[in-house]
Amino acid sequence: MGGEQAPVAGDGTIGKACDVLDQVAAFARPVRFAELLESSNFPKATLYRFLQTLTNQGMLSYDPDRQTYTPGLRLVRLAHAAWTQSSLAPIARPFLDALSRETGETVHLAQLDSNQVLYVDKRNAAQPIEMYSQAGKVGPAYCTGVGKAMMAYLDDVALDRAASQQSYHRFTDKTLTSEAALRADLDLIRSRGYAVDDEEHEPGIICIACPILTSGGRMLGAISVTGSTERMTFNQLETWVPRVRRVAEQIGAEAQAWRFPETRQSAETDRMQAT
Amino acid sequence: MGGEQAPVAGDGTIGKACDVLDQVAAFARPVRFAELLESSNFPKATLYRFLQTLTNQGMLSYDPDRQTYTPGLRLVRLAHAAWTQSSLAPIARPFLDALSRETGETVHLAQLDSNQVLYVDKRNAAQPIEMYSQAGKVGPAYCTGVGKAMMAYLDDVALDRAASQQSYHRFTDKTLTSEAALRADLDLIRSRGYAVDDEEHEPGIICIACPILTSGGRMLGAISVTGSTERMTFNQLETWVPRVRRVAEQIGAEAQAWRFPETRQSAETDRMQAT
DNA sequence: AACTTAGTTTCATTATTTGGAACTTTGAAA
DNA sequence: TTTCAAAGTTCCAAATAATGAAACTAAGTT
Repeated sequence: MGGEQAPVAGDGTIGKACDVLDQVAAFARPVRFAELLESSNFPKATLYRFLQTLTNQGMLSYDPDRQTYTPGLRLVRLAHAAWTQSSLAPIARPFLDALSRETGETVHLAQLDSNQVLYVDKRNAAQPIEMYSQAGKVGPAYCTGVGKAMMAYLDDVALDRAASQQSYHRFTDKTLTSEAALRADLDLIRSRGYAVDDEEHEPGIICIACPILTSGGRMLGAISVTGSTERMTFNQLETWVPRVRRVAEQIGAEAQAWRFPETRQSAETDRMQAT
Repeated sequence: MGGEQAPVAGDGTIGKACDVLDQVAAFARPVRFAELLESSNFPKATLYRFLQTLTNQGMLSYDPDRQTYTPGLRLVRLAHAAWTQSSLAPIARPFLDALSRETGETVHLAQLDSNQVLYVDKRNAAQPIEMYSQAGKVGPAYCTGVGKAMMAYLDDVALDRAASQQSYHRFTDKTLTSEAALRADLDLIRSRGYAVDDEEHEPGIICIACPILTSGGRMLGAISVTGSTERMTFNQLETWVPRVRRVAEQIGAEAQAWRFPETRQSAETDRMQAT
């Protein structure tokens, strides 16, 4: 099952349509037809029809005055379902609240999507805004606490693929810029049970992160507590590790209770005889 | 009413794929292949391939242990872009904050999606009352303040379609349950410039709402202030109408200012005509 | 008015989707 | 264990939808 190498752009019409959605989203601003035509490999007419169809479906939004496309509101509706059903956010919410209150620091809940870190919930040190505007942001996996915490607990096949797909861009002089260096850190993470980000992504930003696992060892996501070097040392931040780990375990246990419990004896009760 | 399908039918492969996404989302829980097969009109093999492709694309998430599908996290990523770029939420945020602070009541920002109300942002009341809404959630248009405020300012063609697509389900004994009754209320809304929801959707919940319009009269969305009959009368709530209308106008003006500057040349050189 | 660029439509060709049916796996009953 | 029905997966010829070069229209520029 699922042993293929084609990264993207496969999957026929649907795959192409998803590519177009990504393209539009990547611009992060209203985008004209000509701009999309340039940034994609699709012929004019083909791209045009994709945009028409996706707009018609509400997956894209079109501004007739400006002649620009943006991702459509239907995605917001669908994502609400995704966030509710398929993310850890609803389960983790009370735990994040508590952790944020106790530490007074920024708390993140993340999951892996296409081998990138997808933040699905967040508590700010300053503002307790609970909107999911923050959710949906993506970041690199190889140089963030949550990213490394998650990668460390992938199975071999998934890890190979994930590790090979990282960009290893040097954000700071502490960024791990090779697969070998990353894998060494992942070994360390597994041995001590938590990950650290010591200014590997942003200067002055440090963080500790723990994976969220099922009892069977399947990796579901990660949580982190982030601090700034201006306000605290790494050792101070690490005092929160036991607490974070405990919260991660609690979320994992809750997730297992909610998502994995098999209640399959529902409709099987009355079985009539059919010959 | 059973959640049967009333999809937009056509649009080829992409439209069908979107239908499948909606179907999965509609279950609001992890769903098995056989359940989807039953609730859709697709042949087995066709549905199977759609699910495979969509899962492969991250638009759906598949749990191999339980053999269930849920909407995928890629939607969350895409929706973040949609929410940021194509909703009024980023523009309206400071205004909602102010309105929420001033009134102390629940404030909603909504837009239309497939002739349903899509809530794109929300501020809770100081004393939160029990209510059904959240960003990304959808609700009926014909019996909510924001819904009627928006419908009242649709153009004739769009209104005809929207009005005919409402379910007119009777939620309370005050719900408008016919297109004629709705249209009469819409006329009233247009004449006074704001909509009310007098316990038409939920008993004890009342609300006033104003449309957000461009200077050209295009309807972009609506905002509302909601209260509870236990804590206030309708007349008390209506004292906020001028304030809400003013905020809606401000958001409309901001939206117009924000949507335009994406072509520097025409935005700066074409200053000849005042609006 | 002529020209340039951006966006839209057409249509014969080609590639993809389609779905009935056969096949394999699963899980539970005999 | 063996048997069986249901659930899930694969196959392939026919049907259909996607394709994209080119022609066309609209909008803006010289």
